[in-house]
Amino acid sequence: MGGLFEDVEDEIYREKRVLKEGHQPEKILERDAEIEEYKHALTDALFGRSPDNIFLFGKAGVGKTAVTNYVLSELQAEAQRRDTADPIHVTKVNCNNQSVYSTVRHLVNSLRPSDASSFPKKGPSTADAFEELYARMDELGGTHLFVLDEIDHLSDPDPLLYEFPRARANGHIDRAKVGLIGISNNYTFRNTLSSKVKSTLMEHEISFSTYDASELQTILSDRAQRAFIDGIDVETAISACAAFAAKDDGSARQAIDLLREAADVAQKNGSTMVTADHVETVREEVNRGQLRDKIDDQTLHAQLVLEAVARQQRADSKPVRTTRVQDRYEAVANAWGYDHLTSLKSIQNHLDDLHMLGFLIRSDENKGQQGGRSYRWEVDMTVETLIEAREEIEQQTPSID
DNA sequence: GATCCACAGGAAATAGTGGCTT
DNA sequence: AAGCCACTATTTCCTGTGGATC
Repeated sequence: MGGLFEDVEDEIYREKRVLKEGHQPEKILERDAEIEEYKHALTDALFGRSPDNIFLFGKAGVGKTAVTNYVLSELQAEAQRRDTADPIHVTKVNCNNQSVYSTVRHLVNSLRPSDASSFPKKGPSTADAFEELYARMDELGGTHLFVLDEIDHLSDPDPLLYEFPRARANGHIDRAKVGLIGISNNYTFRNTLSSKVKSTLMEHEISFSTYDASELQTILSDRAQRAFIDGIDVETAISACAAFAAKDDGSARQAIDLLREAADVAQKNGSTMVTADHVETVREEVNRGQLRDKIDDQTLHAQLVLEAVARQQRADSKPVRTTRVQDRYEAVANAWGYDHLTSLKSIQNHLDDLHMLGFLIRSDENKGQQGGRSYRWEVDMTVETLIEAREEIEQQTPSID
């Protein structure tokens, strides 16, 4: 009598994890120019000078994080090799949904010895947190590189971005040196910063372009070589994934997701060949999943506003003005059984946010006395897919606690 | 050129949450 | 327990806009 899983073998994978989210490749392909620029910006750190601040822009899945990890670990390795150099401390924070205070707190905790208690979540003022951070930095000495990932999610980042580059000049720190590395996938974020911050902080702007099909092909081939056992034919699937992802959003993440899911389907069918057909069958599901995750990250009312735009746009088959969004939003909220927000301004706030995040396209309209000035909104994606994604989200979260 | 529409956009107030210090 | 403090989301209140119309 065999066990349930007895006949299951991993027929096609050698190392599936290289196709999974969060895998850090040991070599970075197709980003040579960016790496070179990065390296150049950081060389000061090796010679005990204050490093330049760096800002990285580029859409999700174009290698910002992977390149950062790679370059910084190389930098640290090199600093160790030359023991004349100051120690280099790298600290990473994800600013997603965080405030300046909690970001600073996170940095403080990272610099504290591991046995020390962590800095209070609430209570001290932001200035207290900064003070503590400066003390820690000085204590450790050397050069501190702070990586602020998703920095555009920070509400009111100006104080943070203004404080740091000046910490030394203002005498807050004495021994230590600081460099900031900001990462953002939001190009408009750049314009929301005050000009004084821009000039000091963006000493180096490295912009990551999206991958084209041939670049994606290179990356996928490399991953596939390690992910699959010999004798598995993935060539046609790779071309299909590369072509599709290049046309869609140029992200390596998407291309890799596609390949992985397609390979899973092939495996299930007992095939040793992953084909373009397999890619085709998973394409819609992968897309929908990615969109659903992005939407699910938004707050409830932001989601409802987005859904309202989509539904009204479907009904009118044209971009929707703000007040019509509001009406539809109230209906949508009621339909799902939620209380709705009452002010037009709230809707405007959410629409603005959604626009900044790339969910919505905005256009101006001004009909003078016959209608005044207003914005028109439309979703930057397929209306149907969006509505379906929203319905799925509602179904998987029947209650909110 | 003044006026007017229908909002946009910014500042500040308010409400609610949660946690610290004393 | 009282008094702070910070954060978020929302609302209130205000001034500003740009083009069509008078």
